[in-house]
Amino acid sequence: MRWGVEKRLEFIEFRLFWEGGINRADIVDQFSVSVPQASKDLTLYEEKAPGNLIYDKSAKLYKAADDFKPVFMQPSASTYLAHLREANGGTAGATDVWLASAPEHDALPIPHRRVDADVLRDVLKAVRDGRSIEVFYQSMSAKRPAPEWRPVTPHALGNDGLRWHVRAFCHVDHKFKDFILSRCIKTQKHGLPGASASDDMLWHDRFAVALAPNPALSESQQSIIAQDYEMKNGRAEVMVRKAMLYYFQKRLRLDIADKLDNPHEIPVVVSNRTAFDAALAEAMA
Amino acid sequence: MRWGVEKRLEFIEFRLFWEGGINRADIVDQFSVSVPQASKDLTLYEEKAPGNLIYDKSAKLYKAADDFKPVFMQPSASTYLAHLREANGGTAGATDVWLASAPEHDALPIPHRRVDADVLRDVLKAVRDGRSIEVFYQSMSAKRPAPEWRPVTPHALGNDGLRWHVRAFCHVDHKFKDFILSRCIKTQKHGLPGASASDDMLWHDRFAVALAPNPALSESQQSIIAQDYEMKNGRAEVMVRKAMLYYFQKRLRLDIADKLDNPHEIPVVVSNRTAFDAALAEAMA
DNA sequence: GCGGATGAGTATAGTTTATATATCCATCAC
DNA sequence: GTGATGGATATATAAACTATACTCATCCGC
Repeated sequence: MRWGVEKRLEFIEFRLFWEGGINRADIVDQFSVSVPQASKDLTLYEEKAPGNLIYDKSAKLYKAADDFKPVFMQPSASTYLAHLREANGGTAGATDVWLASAPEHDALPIPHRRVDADVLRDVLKAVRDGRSIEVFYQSMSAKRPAPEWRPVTPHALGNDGLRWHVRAFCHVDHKFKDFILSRCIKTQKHGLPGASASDDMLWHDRFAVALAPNPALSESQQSIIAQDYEMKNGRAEVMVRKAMLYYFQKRLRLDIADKLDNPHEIPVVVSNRTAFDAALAEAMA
Repeated sequence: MRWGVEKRLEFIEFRLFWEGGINRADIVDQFSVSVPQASKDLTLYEEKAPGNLIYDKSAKLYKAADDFKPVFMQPSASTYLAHLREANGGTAGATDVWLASAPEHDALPIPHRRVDADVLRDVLKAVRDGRSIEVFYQSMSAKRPAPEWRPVTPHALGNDGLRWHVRAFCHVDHKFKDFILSRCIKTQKHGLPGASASDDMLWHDRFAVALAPNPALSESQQSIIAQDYEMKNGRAEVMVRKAMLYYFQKRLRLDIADKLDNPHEIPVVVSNRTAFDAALAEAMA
């Protein structure tokens, strides 16, 4: 079967599962095929997935059968939710939006500056070629109040939950650091690398954060959390790059959860705090 | 031009722009077309976007010309970064991954429970039909240590930056609340709605959060932040649903930024604090 | 109850797209 | 040089798709 046909059958199935129904016009709109072709696709779908499709003459809609069994996709909530974000204008164009009757929805607005496409493209090129690049970077440190040209050797991209940064060797400070992509204003000339990616130990080394149910919760709540996170003996381990530990703590509010938040908002706390703080101190040095 | 052809040309352009090059095998692998067809696609691309394509016989690779001008897509950093997340296994299957030579990359691991596809599907159906549904919900409040069946009338989905919840009228507490999707264990029978979506004032009403540069930053840094956020008179406004205000404060650490964080990590602070706290108190009541 | 609108199914003829197979060409590694 | 790799092209054939036309069933408004 050709790629386009397969995609259309997948689309039919997606709509049947998540939105409960589909009709010819949906296929015509999504893929710009002719009306007869959309009919054929539906017939073909019925052939490949017998019994999934029921035409409701009154609603003028194909509906999913009660014993609907997907064959062209694995239904996954996170896939649907990704489409929902897309529909909301989240990532704008990465995927075709497959939703028609999406529910009202909204995501937390995260105010930030856009990443410049040409800057990102140039940084990626430097990573691929293993070369250095100069970025005009707006640091937020008190020492550097104005943007400055900085030669760096980038080797990876990281996402801290709110924004993307590039992990790079800084030729000025002579160490590996994170540079927020949106603060890279422009780039210029590539050059020789300042260090090898394999030397960035804080990026490659991971620390095993031990998470335990928040002790401020009731016993029964704690045992539920333990189940949720598939804990063994009341502990779950999450491997986090040492270079990401700081963000991990901040984003999940692990640093202040016990002091400032209501226990029911913070299901888990760090249970190997001493080792965690030591690893964090190492990463921040 | 047919949809499939258009997609392939878009793919060619995507690879040219973001990865600097493409060859026939890439097209064959991505779309399962024959080798001659991939050749034709490249010829067609050259026809539609003259001058963009340069064949490097030595590298055996089509490369983007220096004066490359995209015609089948708008290059956007967030689109590329969304593909990168996808490649990382983030949303698993929402999009086809279009990256071949992706840089090393990683996102902050967010430990959480999966959302059950059948639960989400059932909730969506209730939203579409404007009916109520019973969810077996694990609350984290001290009053409800064990999961309980709760009739709710859901009307929207929200994302707080870490997870998705469903906004619904709770038939037990007789008010609109957020229910974390991953804590909905199972669902049963639909019924009559308990309230209309339009009655959820905290969802529909938005509060204008006024953001100002963090005063702890130097003057020059503050003026850069003001530019970044396109502030007028040193203020930017972000409209946030009242139902989302609490998450907004927590995720962006606006509640404790001035006390606990280094100023350079928090570029902006809330400048209409009194009104903000009042709106938050209203939302939490 | 009777048009009219809407959405679906199907048939025909013709076009476009793609495949399979084969041949040729240029570059590079050894 | 020789073989391997990746690309271009030609031919015949098959599949996919379009345009157009006609038919059927259901619902809505009057």
